[in-house]
Amino acid sequence: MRELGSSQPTAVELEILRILWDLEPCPVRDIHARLAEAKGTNYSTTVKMLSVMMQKGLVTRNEKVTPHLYKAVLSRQKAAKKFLSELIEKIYDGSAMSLVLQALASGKASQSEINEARKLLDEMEDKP
Amino acid sequence: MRELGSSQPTAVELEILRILWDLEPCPVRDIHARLAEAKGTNYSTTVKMLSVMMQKGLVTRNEKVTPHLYKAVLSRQKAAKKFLSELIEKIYDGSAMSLVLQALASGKASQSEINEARKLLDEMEDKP
DNA sequence: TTGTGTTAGCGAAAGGTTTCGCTACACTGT
DNA sequence: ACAGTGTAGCGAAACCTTTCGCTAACACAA
Repeated sequence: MRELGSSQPTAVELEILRILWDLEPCPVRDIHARLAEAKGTNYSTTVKMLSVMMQKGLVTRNEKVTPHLYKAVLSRQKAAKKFLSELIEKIYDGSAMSLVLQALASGKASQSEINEARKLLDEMEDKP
Repeated sequence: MRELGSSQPTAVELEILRILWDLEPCPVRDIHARLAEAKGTNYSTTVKMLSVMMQKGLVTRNEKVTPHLYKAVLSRQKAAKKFLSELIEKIYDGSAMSLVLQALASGKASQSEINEARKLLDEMEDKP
């Protein structure tokens, strides 16, 4: 068994998480609708995936109602933060800033976003 | 077959890429030394992994010399950029800046890095 | 009750990744 | 030439992920 919590979600798992972040709490059918649209997979597949993800601790569900309602355990924010620090660790060897610089350089940012980033930089200078 | 170029490298593949980014161009033995240290795997495994990665176009090698010398096809920079945009696409729904802000907020940056980020922001304003 | 549809679950097939044993080949020193 | 050593490759085992067929349980209308 893979070590719990230390593993990125697989491709399909991530796809399901993304759907949940949009719709949760929601029943299998809704998740399936989106998944089938994108990949044409069977309803059983979605159910199974969710049960696997439950076992891995990626999702929970409310069993008091039918149909059961699923939720992602990690919020989009928290998951993003986790992936990000993994990315930083694995690719950038722990330097968060080099990632930031690259993201800034490659991305197109609006004026308000640029201002927001400046404000953040100022704050960082104030309390190091 | 998986669609070429559209897939993240798997766990071991990434581990090998990281080693290559440090040592390339280098022979199997060197890669294996590091891999074995971390995971205790067999020499054959390393060779096989490299051959799989060749087939996927993740690495190349110079066959004119023995032992063959391996190199990653994508530089660390380019790979990082690719992963990053995948991350942005998949988790942040395409907003690079929200990732940047999060990375800034959670990471500790040195003064020189902060300055560098400011400079970059200025440049972005100049040519939007 | 009987039939119809929706929900949940199991087990196994299909497909991908990771591991290694065994084989072969090239080169070096004797 | 021959043993010994380092290098490369193949095919299959072991393992994980993804898919689905089949079955059961349940609710509700005819």
